[in-house]
This record gives sequence, C-alpha cells and structure tokens, in this order.
Amino acid sequence: MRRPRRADARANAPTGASLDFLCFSARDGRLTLLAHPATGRSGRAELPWRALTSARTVTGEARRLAADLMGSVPLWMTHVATLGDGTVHPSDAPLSLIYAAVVAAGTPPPAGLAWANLSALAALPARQRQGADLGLTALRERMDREPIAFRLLDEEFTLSALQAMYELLLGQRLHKASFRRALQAAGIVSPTDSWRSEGRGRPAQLYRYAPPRRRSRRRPVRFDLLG
Amino acid sequence: MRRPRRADARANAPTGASLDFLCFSARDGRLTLLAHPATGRSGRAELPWRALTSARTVTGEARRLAADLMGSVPLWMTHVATLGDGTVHPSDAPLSLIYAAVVAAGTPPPAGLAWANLSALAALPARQRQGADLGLTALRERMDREPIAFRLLDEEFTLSALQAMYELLLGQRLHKASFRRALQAAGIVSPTDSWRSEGRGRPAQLYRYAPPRRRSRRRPVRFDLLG
DNA sequence: TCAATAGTGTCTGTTAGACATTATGGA
DNA sequence: TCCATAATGTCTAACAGACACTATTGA
Repeated sequence: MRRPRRADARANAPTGASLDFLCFSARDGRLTLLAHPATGRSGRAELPWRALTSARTVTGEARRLAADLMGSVPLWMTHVATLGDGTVHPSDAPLSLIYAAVVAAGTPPPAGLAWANLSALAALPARQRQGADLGLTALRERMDREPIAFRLLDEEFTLSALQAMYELLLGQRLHKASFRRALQAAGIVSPTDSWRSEGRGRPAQLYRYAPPRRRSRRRPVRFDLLG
Repeated sequence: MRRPRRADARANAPTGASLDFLCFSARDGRLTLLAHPATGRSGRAELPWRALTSARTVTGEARRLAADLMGSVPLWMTHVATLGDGTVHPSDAPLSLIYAAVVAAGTPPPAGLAWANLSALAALPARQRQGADLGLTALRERMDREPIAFRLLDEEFTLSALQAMYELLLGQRLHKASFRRALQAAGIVSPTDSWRSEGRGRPAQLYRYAPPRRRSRRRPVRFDLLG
C-alpha cells in the first residue's frame, strides 16, 4: 500500500512533544522508579525525557531513549499516556508521551539517575507525576495478562520470589496456595530441575517463564487477595 | 502552584498532532461508527478529525470537537491511543490522538457523516483503522467498570435491552440469569415503577443507571459468557 | 532438636452456568 | 388457547480462600 505524498512531507517534522521514560524496578524489597534526583538548582526530581524528534518512528524513538539510558531495550515497555492540558513539564513541549517500562531488579542506574522510592513521586513536575500515577496503574492492571513481574526477576526464580514481586507491584499481599493454583491454571511457568537454598528452610525449586506456544485463550493470573 | 514561565511560552504552540473522534453508537441491532462515507474523490471512508491547535487544553479541544459535531459533549468519552510511526492519516500530522466516545442509539449523524458498520473499518486510513481497533478494544475492556453500555440507551431501559447492548458491544452472547446476578452484585441499576410492553410476552420492568453514592469498592460487572 | 521456609492436600462457602418453572401479557 | 418474553428458583461443578500438614534444609 502506497503512502500518499503529502503524508511524507511532514512526517518527519518536529512534533512539539516529549518522550518521558517511566522505568520501574525493585531494590531491597521496594518498588523503585528511575529519576533524576532533586538537585540544588531546580530542586525537583524529574523523570528522564527527551524531545520527540521524528513522529515517523515514535515507538522506535521511545525504544532508543530507553536503550540509550539502560544499555538495551527493556523487555517490557509500553505507551501508557499522552498528557498535555497545560500541566507543568520540564520540557517546553505542550504534549508528553509517557512510556512505562520495567527492568530487572538490581539493574544499576545510569549516570546522573537514581532509583527513587515511590514516595518521591509526589515531588515530580505535575505532568510527570500524573504520568507516573497512570503508568503504575496501567502496570498493575496489565500484570495479570502480561509478563511484567517476570521482567523484574532473573530468568530462573522461585515461586516465592515471583509472588513477592507480584505483591510488590500490586501493593497487596496474595494468598500462597491460590497464587500457585492461578499460575498452574494460566500455565505460564515451567519448573527447572534446579533448586535454590537461601538461609534456613527447605530449598525452593526454580522456575522459568514459559508461556504456551499454542496461543489458545490465555487465562489471566487471577489474584486472590489476602484477607 | 505557579507554572514556570518557559512552559507558558510554547504551551499554545501548534503541536503537529491531530485529534481523531471515534464515536460509537448502535442502529438496528448493529454497532456503528461515525465516519465520513467513502466519497468519489478520495475513495476512502474517514473518521472525523481536526488539527490539535492548543495542547494546553487537549481534553477541552477533544470535547469541543465532539460537541461541535454532535451538539453536545458525549456522556462517555476518553483518550484511547496516541499513534504516529509514519502510518497514513488524512491530516499531515505526524501524531494523532484518538478519542473514543459513545452516544445514544438513534442519535442522528451530523451533516456529511454517517453511521457505518464495523466492516467499514477496514477501509479507513491505516492510522485511523489502528485507532478504531484499539478504541473498540478499550471500550470492551472498560465496560465492566464504566457505564458505557448505559450511554447508548435511554435513561430508562429494560434489563433485556441492557443485556442486548452489552452483547452488541462485546460481540458476545451473555447468560441471562448470571448477567442479572452480576448487575445485582454490582449494584448499579435501580428499578423504576414503570413497565414496558413490546409485542407479545410479559412486560418488562424499567430500570435506571444508579451507581452507589458511597464510593465503596465497586464490583465490576462480571461477564458470564454463554457456552 | 528447633526454626524457618517450600510445597501440597483437604475442606467449605460462594458462585458461574445450566436448567426448569412461574408470571404475564398479546395473538 | 397458545405463544413469547420476563423474571425467578434450584441444582451442580468449579473454585477462591482458608487451614493444616508434610518435606527439607540450616542453626
């Protein structure tokens, strides 16, 4: 299918939009967010962002921003919001496209950035704060169908670690037996023949994320909240 | 909280983005979509759109576009996607903000527009088609928590009509008894003392949409699909 | 041996989904 | 009277949520 000429003409024009990178990870059992720490000058924390230069490749630009910061494209990343409405943003852009991503726990922060607690979220400029709120909500809503929690863990993990990650992201305790049943029903993990022992207690079997090849109606991981 | 000067400076600058209006309704038991019919000139159907002039009021601009077309702001309307990536769009804008809305069944189409079947969706320009797909998906995903189906009905309706509307939007038959149980559990309808008789059969009681005032944890309407 | 954690089996109240039945009109 | 639709009651298999129990390690 040929693209009309006139579309080509301005497809590469500057857009007056910013790309904002909302990157979640975990550290010491806390959910963290990648941000420029509040410096003496501006006095405000700030999400990493970049002017959107070519709207012909919005998705590509977002991936590039992420890769330039983190060294590689995050395994889970998605557009979560487009915000304007005159809210405050460190760029002068009237529009901001917010992209949310998760990276493995323990990933070191790029130079000039740091992993911030969610409490630091309140200190962000209004538009970024709104984006962060929406991003976290979107993350929580999608993690029953998309392998978000898995992307924060190593390739091999214990079911307890997986549950702890779900709990961390959801901000909710979950029921152990039900969680495992739900994983079983969703059929998205497969055991390895390795075991890991940490401190006291019985060693735990290691699992991998292994979605079914047959793309049959995938059951979501249904969360059974704990009393 | 004061907004920094520099943000003001360009907040009203042109954005190079279009607003696209994805308006669903129903006619003759079919789900329909507001579109410019394929004319002799372009030969393609097209969603109504407008250049986004002020990003300071994106939401307001979208509402205004809708109101200018339909006569008033739709009772349900939301941003569903932001698309670029060089896809074809009738405007030259490199970015498009897609807003989805629903209006009451039977609403007459504005001049120059018509209610099109969903099959006409394939004929839209690529970016609008993608937006329409995403919009319909978003609509379906949210209608268990947001009063979308209600906005297509009159203020008073029978439960059968409500179920038919859910089925129309979902493209799925639902189980009658379970649907009513789910409504009961969600507590979002209240009966009136009116009854309506249509053709043969027992008259049906009329209901209204009546969400609970106490914003307690609202239960979604859980859909029980029919065998 | 005790403490701590992993993993599993069982019970129970709830409910989705199916079916049957009653209610109430028009033809 | 028959038929069509509304509305409700009942049954059953499935399962969320809870609890208890066993298994396996380190201290």
